[in-house]
Amino acid sequence: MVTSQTPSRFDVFNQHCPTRLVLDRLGDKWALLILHRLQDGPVRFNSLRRDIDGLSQKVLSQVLKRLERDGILARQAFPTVPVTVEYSLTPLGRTLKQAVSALTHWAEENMPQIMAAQQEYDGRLQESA
Amino acid sequence: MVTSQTPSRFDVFNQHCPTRLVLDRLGDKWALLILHRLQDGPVRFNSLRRDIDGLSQKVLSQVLKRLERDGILARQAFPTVPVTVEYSLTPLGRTLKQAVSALTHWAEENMPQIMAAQQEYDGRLQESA
DNA sequence: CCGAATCCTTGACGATACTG
DNA sequence: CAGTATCGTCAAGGATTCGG
Repeated sequence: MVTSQTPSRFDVFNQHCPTRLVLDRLGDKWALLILHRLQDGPVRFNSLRRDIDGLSQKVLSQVLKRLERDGILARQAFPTVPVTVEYSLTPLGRTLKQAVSALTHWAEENMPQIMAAQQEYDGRLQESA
Repeated sequence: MVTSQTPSRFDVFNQHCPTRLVLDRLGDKWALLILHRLQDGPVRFNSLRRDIDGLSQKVLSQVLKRLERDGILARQAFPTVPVTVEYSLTPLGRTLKQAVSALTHWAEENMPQIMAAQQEYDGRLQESA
C-alpha cells in the first residue's frame, strides 16, 4: 500500500490559492465539528465518535489522520489495557480555530440577513410564476 | 418544477451551527474563487467562466444562483442584443469577503508550517516501515 | 450570450465486519 | 478501545445538448 495522501479534490489551484489550503482541510463535513469539540482540551476517539452524531469511525479516523498530518492536531496513545488515545489541538490548530471564529462571528451576525434575502428571492420567484 | 432549494449536505447541524451556514455556501469548489473574482467590480457570466479554469456553465450558474439567493451577490441583466449579465458583490457579500480574508491570511502565514508538519509526519511513516 | 436540461462519472460518506 | 478493510449508496460536478 503506497502511502500517497489524498490528492484532494483539486488539480490546479491547490498550490496557487492559499484559500484552497484551508478549504481542502476544513471543507468536509466533519473537520470543523471535530476542531470545535477539541478546543476545550484532549478528547478520546470514541468520545468524539459518540458526540458527533452520524460520524462513522472510518471517516473519523480519516479526518483525524489528515489533520494530524497537517500538524493541526496531535495524537497521544497511552499503553493502558485497552488502548487509550487522546486527540488535542496543537498551537497551530488553535490559531486556526481562532481564524475560523471570525467566520463564525460573521455567520451569527448575518444569518438574519441571509434568511431575509432568501425570503425575498423566493418571493420574487412566486410572482413571476 | 418545485423551487425547493438544495437541502445542502446537512441534516441535523444546519440550523444549529452557524459555521455550517458559511461552509454550506463557500465549501464547494468554486464559490470562493467567484467571490475573489468579483471583489474588484461587476463581472460578466462568460468572463467568470473563462477566468476560472475547469468551471462548467452548469456549475457556475448553480453557484451564482445560490449566492444570489443568499443575498451575497447581485445579478443585473442588460437587454442588449445578445443578453448581457453582470454579477457583483452586495454589501453583505463584501463583509463576507472580509471575514474570509482572515482565513486566507492564516493560510498564507501557516502554509510553511503545514508543509513542514507533513514532511515530518511522512518521515515518521518511513522509518516505521 | 446566458443559461436550463440531461446523462454519466467520480469520490465522499455510511454500514458492516474484522484486527491488535 | 481504537482503529483498518471492504462494499454499496448518493449527490456534486463535468460533458454535452438545446432554448431564449
